[in-house]
Amino acid sequence: MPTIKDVAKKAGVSVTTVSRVLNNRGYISDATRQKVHQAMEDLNYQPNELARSLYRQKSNIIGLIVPTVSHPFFGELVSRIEYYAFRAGYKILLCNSHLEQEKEKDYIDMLRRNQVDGLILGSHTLDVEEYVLSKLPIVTFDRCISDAIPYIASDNYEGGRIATTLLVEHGCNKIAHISGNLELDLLANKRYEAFVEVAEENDVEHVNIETSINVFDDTQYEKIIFDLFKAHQDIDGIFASSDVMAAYAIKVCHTFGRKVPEDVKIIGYDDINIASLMMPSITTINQPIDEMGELAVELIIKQIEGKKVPTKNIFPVTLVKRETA
Amino acid sequence: MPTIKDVAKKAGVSVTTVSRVLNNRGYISDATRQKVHQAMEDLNYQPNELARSLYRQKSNIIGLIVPTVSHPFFGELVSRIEYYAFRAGYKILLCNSHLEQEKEKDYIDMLRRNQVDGLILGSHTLDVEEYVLSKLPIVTFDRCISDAIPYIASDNYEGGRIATTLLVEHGCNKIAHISGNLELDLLANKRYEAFVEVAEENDVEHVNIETSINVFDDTQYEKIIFDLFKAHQDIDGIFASSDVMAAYAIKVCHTFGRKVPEDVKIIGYDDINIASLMMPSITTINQPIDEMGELAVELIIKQIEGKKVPTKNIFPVTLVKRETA
DNA sequence: TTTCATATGTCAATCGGTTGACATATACAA
DNA sequence: TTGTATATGTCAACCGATTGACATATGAAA
Repeated sequence: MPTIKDVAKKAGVSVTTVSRVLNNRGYISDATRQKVHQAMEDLNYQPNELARSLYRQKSNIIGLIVPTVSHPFFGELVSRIEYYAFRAGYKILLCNSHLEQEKEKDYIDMLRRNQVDGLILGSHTLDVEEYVLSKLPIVTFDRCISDAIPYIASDNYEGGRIATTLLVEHGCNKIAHISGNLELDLLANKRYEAFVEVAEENDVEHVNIETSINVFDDTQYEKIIFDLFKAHQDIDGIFASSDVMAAYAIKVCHTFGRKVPEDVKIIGYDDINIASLMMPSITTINQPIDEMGELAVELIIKQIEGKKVPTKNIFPVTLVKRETA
Repeated sequence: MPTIKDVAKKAGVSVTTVSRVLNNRGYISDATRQKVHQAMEDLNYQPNELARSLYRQKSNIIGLIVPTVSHPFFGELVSRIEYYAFRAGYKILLCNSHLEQEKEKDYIDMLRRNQVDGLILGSHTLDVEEYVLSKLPIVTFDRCISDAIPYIASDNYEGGRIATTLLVEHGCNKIAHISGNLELDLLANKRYEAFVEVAEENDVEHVNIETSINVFDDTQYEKIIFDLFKAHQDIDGIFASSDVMAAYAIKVCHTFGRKVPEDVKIIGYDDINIASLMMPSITTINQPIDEMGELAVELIIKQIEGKKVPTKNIFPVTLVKRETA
């Protein structure tokens, strides 16, 4: 790898001059600038960002922790975050925590060692102290850690109300909610709260099942939903906390010989690509993934630049009516 | 952020001693080691990897370029790659090229500036020179760039034969293949070759449609497949080059009132999670994503360590029979 | 008593690039 | 002629950690 010295030698100027060209500082004649650029091109020179970051005390790297990008919601979210980050001159160090607390802690330490400028958390097992202690700019998804740490979420409560109301309007008599693990202190739990409230307001029988802490084991989804149906054969409406869960619910309905939407109405959450791809296509609550990713990047960069940002960032949700309800 | 000097001061030893503890070099008494560790803990010290990487000329970062992690195949693959990389002490800088040549070039430059130790390419638009020129350890997926650059692929030809043969055995009379863009010099094109060969060996009428270069625009998939069906109403078998495409094919069949698998047999490729989730569940050719990800990490690390690795790494594929064929 | 393994310290160079202070030189305008 | 904006160079310090050379001190074995 050529260094700035090689460029200086090749261009017949001093290292300082090359640095001035590189950083647009001081006076440089067009001729010199040309020479330096030519030398950089000839050598295929790329400035060593490690050295620059070390000096500048800024790496332009954002650490991104998600449960796993193999889950389509996080795949889509990460894709958008990376897009906007790159556009703003930042790079993404990707971490898949698989919701393991130990691994998440290791990741945070690793990211600190690597001097990331900020942290975006689409994950959520850790206790608060850990984050606070890290003293890094942080943005979280769907989790309110403290007054000081900004978070981004969809309007979970409203989403829950809309979905449950739709089930009620469809005349469902016994509805179920499939939630993530409610022990995790997530804002997504408000979907559950709304579900219960709307059900009770309307005197509709309702049950809830929780997936366990390791939420992204697909085979587990199926089993849990299967058990739900076995225990409650008369369920005729389901509000699933993700489209993936909704898809599994459709599948399980099928194995029980129950037609969707004729016998059972199903509503998902997220509105990921596969929601429209499934057959029947999934009626769902849309989270604006692109905008949420964009804002995450914006909020983290503003914090890095020392600006104040709002703590609470709730995006409106919309009902996307398709075939399952 | 505390530095090694702060630790030294706190522990009442010299910087050299702390460094010796940190790197397990030279003689250190247990007592001193204890003191140093205590100081590091008290200060919540994390060594600055930028500085270490700069000195060591090694960043332990792997650059990973894929079209986009929002595509489930790459989401699953990236998840596995990151898993194995982290386990081996490497970090992943994630890049979504969206198959844009310009962006891919920018990414490669960026990764070089950031001193990545190696490059894993799940993407493929660039001309060869660019890679060779970068002189980095590289592993590619599904693309043979040169004799010197190792690649990983599933046995595309065999997969194509198995899939097409199955369609023929099902008695299909007119079969279609939905491929990616064949102008990209991908090994996946062998699926197409196998498709044509098996069709001709068996005297079965066959057509092919290509998706255009920007492969991951989902709305485009649907339109292309729709047009295919409009042009060839009598198609009764489809071999799609990915499960996502297969899913769209199912959907389009539905809009044309054609039943799957009764009227049209469909076979996908990849065996991503949603293949089993779809209804009907997709019969597909399994690529061992986990093993492929593991090998990618192994091959890149071996190269980083200066070891020789085999160029050609083909994984066997298996037919996963489900409901669509 | 000598010798040597153990234990720790000081010092300076290095990784690659940035920056401020300061010197010097040219050209043009006042 | 003087002053000043432009242009470039030299030099050293710095970012945080690593390392080799070398000094020094202690305790135990020979």
